Order: sequence, then C-alpha cells, then structure tokens
Amino acid sequence: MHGKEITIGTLSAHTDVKVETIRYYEKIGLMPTPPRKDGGHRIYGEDHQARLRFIRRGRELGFPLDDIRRMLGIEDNEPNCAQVYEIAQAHLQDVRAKMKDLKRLEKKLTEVSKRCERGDSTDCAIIQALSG
Amino acid sequence: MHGKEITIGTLSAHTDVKVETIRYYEKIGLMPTPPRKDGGHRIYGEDHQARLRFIRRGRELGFPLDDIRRMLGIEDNEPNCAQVYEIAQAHLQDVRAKMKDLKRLEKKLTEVSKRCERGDSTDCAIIQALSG
DNA sequence: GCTAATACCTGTAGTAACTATAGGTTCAAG
DNA sequence: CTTGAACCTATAGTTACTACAGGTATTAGC
Repeated sequence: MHGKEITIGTLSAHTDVKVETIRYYEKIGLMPTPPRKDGGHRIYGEDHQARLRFIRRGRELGFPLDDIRRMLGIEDNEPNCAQVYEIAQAHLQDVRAKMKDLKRLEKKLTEVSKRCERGDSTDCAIIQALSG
Repeated sequence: MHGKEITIGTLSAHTDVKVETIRYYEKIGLMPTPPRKDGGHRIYGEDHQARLRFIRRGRELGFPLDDIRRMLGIEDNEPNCAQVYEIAQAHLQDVRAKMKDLKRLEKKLTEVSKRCERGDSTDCAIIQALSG
C-alpha cells in the first residue's frame, strides 16, 4: 500500500497548484514535510494530495491562509465543524464588507466618470473630484 | 508669500495621511522632496498639501499608487483629462470584476454555511466542500 | 551505457502599500 | 536649560505568492 508515490510536478498537475506554491506551503507549515528520494526530490502520497486540495479550495473561496491553517486543525488535531463554521461566518462578514466598499466605489467612479467631458483638464470632473 | 510653512506632523493632521506614509510617498517619488530646516525637518507648503490630498482621494477611490502616479502626470507634465479618464475607466472595470468575484464567493459561502449543521465534523458541509 | 533535456533542489529578492519598530536628533515650551 | 514631543533614518514585517539564479537528479532516447 504505497499506492501512488508522486513527484511535486505531478502533484502540482493533479491539484492545479504551482510547484513553487507547494514548496511555499511547506515552508510556512501548511503542508507537512514529505519524505525524499535519495537525490532529495520530494515524494508525495494520497494524504498530501487531499490536504493540498483542501487548501486550494479554501483559497478559491477567498479564505486567507491563516484561516485555512486553523480550519485544518494544524495547531489542534483535526478539522472541527464548529470552529470551521465560525471561521466561515467571519470570512463571510468580511466578504460582505468588501462588497459594500466596492459598491460604494463603483457608484462614485461611475458618477464622476459620467460628468467628465473629456475636454480641458481644468474642467475634468475626475481631476476635480481628486483635487477637492 | 511663504504663506503656510508646516511640518510633516501638521501636514499629516490636515490631510489625514500618516506621517510614515507621507515619508513613504516621498521615497517612492509620489511626493516631491521638500525643503528642510537646518535641523533636517521637512517643511511643506500649500502645493504639497494639494498633491497629498489628491493622492489620498485617489486611494479612497481605490486607485493603485501607480495609477495615481500617472494621473498626476509625474512622468509627463500635468494631469491630462483624457488620460485620467482612461485610467478611471480601467479601474472601474477592475472594481466591477472584483465585485463579481465577491458576489460569487458570497453566494457559495452562504450556501455552504446554510447546509452546515454544526454537528459532527464528518458531516460538516463546509469541510466537505473544501475536501471534495 | 551515455547524453541531453527536463524536472527538481535551495535560497533570495521582488510584488503592493503601507506599518512598525529601533535608535537617535531637534525643536518648543516652561 | 531641561524635558518631552516631534522629528530623523534605516530596516523588517505584513499577504500570498512569483521569479529568478545557480546548481543537481532523473529520465527518455539512442
């Protein structure tokens, strides 16, 4: 049962995470240090693949690495549903706050752009908005 | 007509930009190097204040410093309405793209969170979504 | 078996836009 | 004239990677 022993390049291809990023995750302790071949090349198995996929999914949902670290239960032991839920809720608040900010920006930018006549710089509504 | 000669702390208070940030803007060439007192303290005037306010407004609207640099016409000569309009339009596209991303995230996170029963970790919808 | 191409290795620096120290000097008020 | 606040420089830290540079290991083809 040494099912699939793969290299970092293969792991990268399977998970769609760049090789450098995988090494980076290892360095910051998100990925465990894998065994090595005689020559020093890293060898990965199924468990590594699962964990890396977890990380990638988390990133796709916008979780910061620190959240993911806690969700993986690295400090503790295992992923814990209640804690994961907490983290997800907090992240959701964050996402909603950012959306609100962007909505405000979008409105302001659209409005100011509309008033810009693209003529003389002294009349430019955008420049005026920034100079005010 | 050496109207108001102010220190960096006063400039900071007037513009709501932190002292360190002002020095940082100087280092990266966004703010001009101001004259100094004998002791080495920076002295600012009206023009500095106007420029710093321009930068801060730009940041509030989410423009990256590089955009602001170009809008200020630092490389060229003066702010140019047509160019500023271009930059603003591009930024608006960016903002809209980010909003779209966040909307997608928000939807997914909300949906997954709802399915989480906060019970056993093996049933946790969030963990499952990340492990899939 | 040999060679050449490819994949891997480490370590460092760069990205964006600041913020936060540390360790010192100057200024302004009392 | 002293003391405390404000100023000075230079460097490191933040987030999540990415991009080298310079070298070694593996593998595919012959």
